[in-house]
Amino acid sequence: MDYNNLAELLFPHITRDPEDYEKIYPERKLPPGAKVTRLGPSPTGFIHLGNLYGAFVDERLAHQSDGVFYLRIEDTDDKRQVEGAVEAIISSLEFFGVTFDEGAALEGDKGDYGPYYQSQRAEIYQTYVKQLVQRGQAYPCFCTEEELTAIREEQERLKENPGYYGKWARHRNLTLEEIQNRMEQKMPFVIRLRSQGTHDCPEEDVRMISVEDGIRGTLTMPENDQDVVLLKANGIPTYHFAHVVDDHLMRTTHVVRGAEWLPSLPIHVELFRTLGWPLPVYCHTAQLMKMEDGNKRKLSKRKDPELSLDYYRSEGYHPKAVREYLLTILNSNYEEWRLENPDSPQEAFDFTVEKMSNSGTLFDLDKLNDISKDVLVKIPADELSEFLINWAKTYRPELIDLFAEQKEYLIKILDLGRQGDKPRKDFIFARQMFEFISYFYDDYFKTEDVYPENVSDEDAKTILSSYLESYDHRDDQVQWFDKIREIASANGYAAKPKDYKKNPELYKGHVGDVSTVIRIALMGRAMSPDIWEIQQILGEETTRDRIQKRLAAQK
RNA sequence: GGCCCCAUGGUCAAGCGGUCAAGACACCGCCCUUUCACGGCGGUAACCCGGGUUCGAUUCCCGGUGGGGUCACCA
Repeated sequence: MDYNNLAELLFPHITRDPEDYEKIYPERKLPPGAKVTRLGPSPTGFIHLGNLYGAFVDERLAHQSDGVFYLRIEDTDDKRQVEGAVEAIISSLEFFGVTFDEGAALEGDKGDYGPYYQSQRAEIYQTYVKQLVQRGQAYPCFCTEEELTAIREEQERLKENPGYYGKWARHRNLTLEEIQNRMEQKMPFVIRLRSQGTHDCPEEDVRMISVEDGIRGTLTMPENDQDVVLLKANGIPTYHFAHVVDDHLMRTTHVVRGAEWLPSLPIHVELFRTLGWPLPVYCHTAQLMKMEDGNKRKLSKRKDPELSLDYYRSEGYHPKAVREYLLTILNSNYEEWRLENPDSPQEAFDFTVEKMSNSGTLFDLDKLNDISKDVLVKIPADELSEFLINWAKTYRPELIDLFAEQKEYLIKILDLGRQGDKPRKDFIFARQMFEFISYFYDDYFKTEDVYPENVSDEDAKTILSSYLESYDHRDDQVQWFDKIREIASANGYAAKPKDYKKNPELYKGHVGDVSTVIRIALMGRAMSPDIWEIQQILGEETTRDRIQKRLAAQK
């Protein structure tokens, strides 16, 4: 059969040569060792932690090597388009500190290797498919969905491998006339690869391929034998073909993707070879897992909405904290490095694919929270206040006035107990932060705890009225506490906890119980930072007011 | 089911032929302390099983088992 005729029949509108594109997209001029990476999300608008995890790898590899990190939108599936998804992806990633040098962007594509939307690259793909047809390496297939299903069922019945290959590839050798006939009848068709892989042979004769994975080392697997679809009936390529053409033409050096792509690697290898192009370095990352019913499983977009990036945004996790956490699970030596370099920026860490884990990592919220505490404690209070206000803008608008109108007040609150060698690490994420400091705001002040058991209501009253009587807002911390001790002694509570521990029978309790009573009156809870410091922020009026109200409520 | 990947405490993980098998989170105890946190000290807890190779296997090989992934005109 004359493949040139076939190619013309199939693609009369394609006039360019592959060589033209090689010229349009020349090799990049970059310093030696520079890596070119990319993120290729499909625009469903849903990004989860796993995507961010992978994006970090891309970002680090590129930027650590003075390379290029670009964004390519893989919108080859028209059923998966979601309005505004690209904007959501970009802004979401930007929030977490992932920025692109090139590719799809809010203000339009940037860079010389575009277009960066696969849906706009149809001609490019078709040019290469046309070439493959000319060489007899691809062919049209008119099989309907029903026929394909029938083939699969037959294969299942015979316990043979499913798929379109070898003897099952029934349109592999149609004659030109047969093809012409079907085209005249307007039968829809796809273009398939004519795979050169071995099949229908004894197991030991199957040829193997081996690929050096950046993370996993040498991978060995049977070569591809499937006549995979290259171009769908609508003329748009499948992922496999788009990946190979784009990553070649965009001069990607490192393809970072999840391990779920491992099984299709042979397809990509065959495509690269057939097209005569060098393989990029594949880096197959471990999947982020989730524990369910005692078993790990891959994070799923549909089932795990709480792992969407939006979840962390709405809870108010700081982007730095999320990055820090991801970095610790991404590179096993990161935590150690962080211990030794507590104040270095994250970018100073030398990220390597070799140190990446290749088994599935369970997402650990406890760990994220712990890391978040360490990260937040290093952020100055004024910056933290900005963060909190920004968070409130989107997620708690009713709080904005509260925060923004008294910003100095907020900063003081956030700075409470955070100086010195052993700063408090109370803050984890914005929602929790507000919960923690809510008693500073009258509208959100509420009494949650009750007095200690060993303090009678009578004593509590006495303690509070004595406190109110002796209260002097100008007292320093020592003076203030001496007064508390006096109140304790006067009412039968040990002034020093140690005395109480030695002779518990001599006292009703100790000074800690007394201050707890005051805490509950002032803060509504038994746990809080230093009372004196809080009072200084609250101001004399509010302090007296709360004690008085508590006293009144008890009558 | 075929193919592929993975396998060290509850979790994340160092290890890369000889170690009392690091460390972090979580948990427990003690100390510090006016509460809580922070901090300090200490503790419980692991090499999936079976064969090899070797003087010696957590480490190398093979086979099981277990877990995960994937088998689309989705990515």
